[in-house]
Amino acid sequence: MKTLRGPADRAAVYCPVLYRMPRTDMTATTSLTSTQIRQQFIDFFVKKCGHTAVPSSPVVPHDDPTLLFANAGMNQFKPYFLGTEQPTFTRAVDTQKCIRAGGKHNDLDDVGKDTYHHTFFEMLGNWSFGDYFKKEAIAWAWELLVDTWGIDPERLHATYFEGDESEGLEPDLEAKELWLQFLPESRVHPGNKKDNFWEMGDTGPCGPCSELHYDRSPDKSGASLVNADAQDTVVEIWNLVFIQYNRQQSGELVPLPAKHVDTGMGFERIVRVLQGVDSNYDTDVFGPIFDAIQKITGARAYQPGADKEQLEDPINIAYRVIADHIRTLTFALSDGAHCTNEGRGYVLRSILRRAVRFGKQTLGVEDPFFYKLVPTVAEHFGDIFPEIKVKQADVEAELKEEEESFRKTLDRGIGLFEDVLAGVAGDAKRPVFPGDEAFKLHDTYGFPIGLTQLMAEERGLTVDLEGFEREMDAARERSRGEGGGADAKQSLLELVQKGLDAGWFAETNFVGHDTTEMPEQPNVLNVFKMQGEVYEPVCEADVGDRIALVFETTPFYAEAGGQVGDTGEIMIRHSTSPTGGEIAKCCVRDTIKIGGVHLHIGTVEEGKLEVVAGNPEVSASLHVDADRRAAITSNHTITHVMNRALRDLVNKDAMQKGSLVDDEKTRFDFSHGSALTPDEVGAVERQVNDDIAADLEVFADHAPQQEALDINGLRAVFGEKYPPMVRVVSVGAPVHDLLAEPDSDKWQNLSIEFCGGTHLAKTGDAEGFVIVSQDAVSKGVRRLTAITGSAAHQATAQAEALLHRAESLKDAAADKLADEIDTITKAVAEQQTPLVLRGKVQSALAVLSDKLKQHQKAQESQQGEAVVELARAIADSADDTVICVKVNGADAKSLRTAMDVIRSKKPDAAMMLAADAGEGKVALLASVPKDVIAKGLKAGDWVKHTAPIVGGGGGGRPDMAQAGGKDPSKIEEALESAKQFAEDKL
RNA sequence: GGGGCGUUAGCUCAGUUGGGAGAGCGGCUGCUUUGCAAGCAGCAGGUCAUCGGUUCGAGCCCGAUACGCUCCA
Repeated sequence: MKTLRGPADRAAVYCPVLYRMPRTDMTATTSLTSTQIRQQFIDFFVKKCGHTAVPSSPVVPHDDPTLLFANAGMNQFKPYFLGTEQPTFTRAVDTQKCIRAGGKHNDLDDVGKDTYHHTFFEMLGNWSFGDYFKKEAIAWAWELLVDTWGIDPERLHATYFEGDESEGLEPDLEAKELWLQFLPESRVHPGNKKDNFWEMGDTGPCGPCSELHYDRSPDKSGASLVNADAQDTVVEIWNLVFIQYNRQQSGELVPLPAKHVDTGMGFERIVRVLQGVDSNYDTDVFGPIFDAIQKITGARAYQPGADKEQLEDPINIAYRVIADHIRTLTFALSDGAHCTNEGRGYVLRSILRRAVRFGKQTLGVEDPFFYKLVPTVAEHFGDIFPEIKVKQADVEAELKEEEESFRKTLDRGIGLFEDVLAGVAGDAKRPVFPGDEAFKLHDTYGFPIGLTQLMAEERGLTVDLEGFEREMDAARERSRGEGGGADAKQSLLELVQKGLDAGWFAETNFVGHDTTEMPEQPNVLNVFKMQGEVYEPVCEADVGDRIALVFETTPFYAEAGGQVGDTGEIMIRHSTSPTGGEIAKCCVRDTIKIGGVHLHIGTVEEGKLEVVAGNPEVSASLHVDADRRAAITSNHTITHVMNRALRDLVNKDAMQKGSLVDDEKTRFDFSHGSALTPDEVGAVERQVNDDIAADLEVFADHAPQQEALDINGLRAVFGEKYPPMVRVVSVGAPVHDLLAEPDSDKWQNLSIEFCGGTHLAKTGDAEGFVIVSQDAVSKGVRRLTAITGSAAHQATAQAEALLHRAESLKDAAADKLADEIDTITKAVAEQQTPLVLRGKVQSALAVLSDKLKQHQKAQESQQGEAVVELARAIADSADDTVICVKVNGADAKSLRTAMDVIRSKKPDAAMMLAADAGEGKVALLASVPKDVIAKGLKAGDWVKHTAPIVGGGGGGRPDMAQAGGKDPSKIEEALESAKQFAEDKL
């Protein structure tokens, strides 16, 4: 058996920072720890022909919204396979963090039931990007398994692709032959498209694959179980994919320019095989987590093994579920995901809830416990994946909060369950909990159906599951949305890919840093036109057509790094056109960039585009909307200056979390635990305005990434991938000075960023700066929105005017206040108001509205007293049976007070009170004592008779009714009629 | 992306043919009593999320928006 030597022997390309686990030379296969196994895999390929060890990409793919989680090792290498990006190495080895939950591959419901399903796992892989192919991949796989790890070759089976006629694909006899060098024919099996043709998704790189299976059967009789999905007996341990096609959206398979190797070995599986245990969960990958669960929950110990008894034991299941799920949550949250109510965040939330449910139901844990497992995961995996140690405290806090909130949801659900039960219990001898109610608990209140069933069983009820499913199907049907939108972008992506491959065009030459105008000149042109939902290449387009144009050279900036794409106009001319000149005018509404190619998106405004791509007789002049660009540029440069000011004055660790720079504003998200105080906002504003006043020169230059990274004070966005040559934008110091003395403290307080955006020549060109709003984007992330230039001055002037207006109202008469306060409040809300001034205006308004309120109260009570006086007088002089009277000075509200007063003096009288409520409105109020109602006079009828006379209507209860009207001049007439109506009834 | 539910006092929430904005806890004042979440009396506190519509009249009905919860993709 070969052994690997110590670290000193590692190949030069090996990057020791990434994998710093100590390695001990192995003596026997069974004594290897999982950490050693992972390390040996990497060392094998690093040592073997110079593979580069690459860190795992984040398990949460922030730049690919179509993918919920990294679910295969190849995710981060996809651009290399497609040829859209060039790797700096042709061979790589890594262990990739993967999550399979939600989406198409959803293993969530299986986790816990068996020995090998996980929502989180590691995928070990070795990679060739247009370098070695089948021969080497197969030979090395064999060497590692058999020679290095000492696996019994008689237990190994290989598979190869048998071909597929419908796709026109031949059997992969090359792979078969290669395997036959190591294995007898009886252990080399053909496999169909499902098992042996690997595709990542509906589109993208793909190809035939060859798998290695390990036969665990005692007598090595597992041949028939290869590809039979009997993972306990014959374990699929390694999948070697030979990537040679790209699957188009049309379904067509297009051969790739270069052939690649993509292998995947499930880490947890190989550990199980090498450690010789019956279950992935019996390895030391999970052991420490089980120990922690036992310690924290006080449950009895986990029972290892793969017998039916151990697999089905509820407590064992709970252990496996919780251990799997804490890994998933810890890794996902460490990579920046959050528990939310949609998309991947929702998947994570469901996983957390599943774990908590097992903890609560099966292990009987009554307080939040899940987060307490994070330290164990961090301790166990933190050396290989340092991010989980960095984020440990945040992850714990979020998990704790989530579990608390879920426990609240459960408590609410239990209450609702009881309510339903109270309505059902007496209904039948064998009571059934209604399916629609169970569904409502699930759908609206998030109360799991499993819990409903459990609680129902405890009370001797059954749940109508069929009804539940019916409702579920109906809901699914309802929520089936229209879709679309993503198709257009996808089609552009494929067109660009195809265009690059076919040489229609290359990466666009962007000249917009220096100019916004490009005069008429020959410029290779391609036209894509929106046909239905997707773009297609065309040679002509008419007025109104939605198009995307590609040029060799352009001044249009394409959306990137938070800066929006340019808009503008494009004129196309054709030297052979009958008029000898302009043939079309296009309006550009947005510019986007795919694989370095700028796409000018817009419509044909005039003329007709008739173009053969690359025709030298065609010329184009491109005009960026320069005013808009100038505003964007100003906002972008000031974003950099503000970023630095935030670090200096608010939080030195503030990290940029995203930004949006357009012509109206800059919106900047950054990590910071709490809201900025008004003082902090003011300080940042002053600092930025000082920098504008200092009129600092802005420098931009390209530099090698490695050198630039050393500059003291440099900000790079975390998680962003940068090319070998980066553009450095520096405010206040020339880039070559920075590179000459990277360590100097002089740069510490400058704004230095990697950025491809457009920038001002001098900060003074921004003219001014104010922060107009602050929000919380998510936990720990704040958002500031700011404006620059004349917009900033205008906003300040307007806000100051409003402040003066508010302050001048200090001594104003109270009756004028209401309208003024309303006007100012609305103005502040509608226009962009500097945050600092907004606070001042609002506090001035608060004082005013307080005063107004006092005044209104006083007025009301004064009016109330007057009405009470009047009512007493009315009562004293009134009739005992029917009172119909107008109460002067009363309104709808005080009329009720009057009624109470009169009724206390004349309890037996039916009464109709009327008032002129102002603004041409009449209020009527009727009250009828019980014994009078018995005689046939109902208050509701009474007002219905009376109200139309004053031009209104009304209604109410027999004892009390209310009405309104619009004609105060008819009040007397109405009361007369009311009296008549009442007396007729009595 | 599409459904369901919610938003009422500082907090937890009631509020049905559309016709008096409420309870409990908390706060304040006073009394009583000296202890354990005390008792009694009183008071303050609300643009019923926002905007629009229907109506004589909207917390309640209709539409839009915002925010939250929740399910599905």
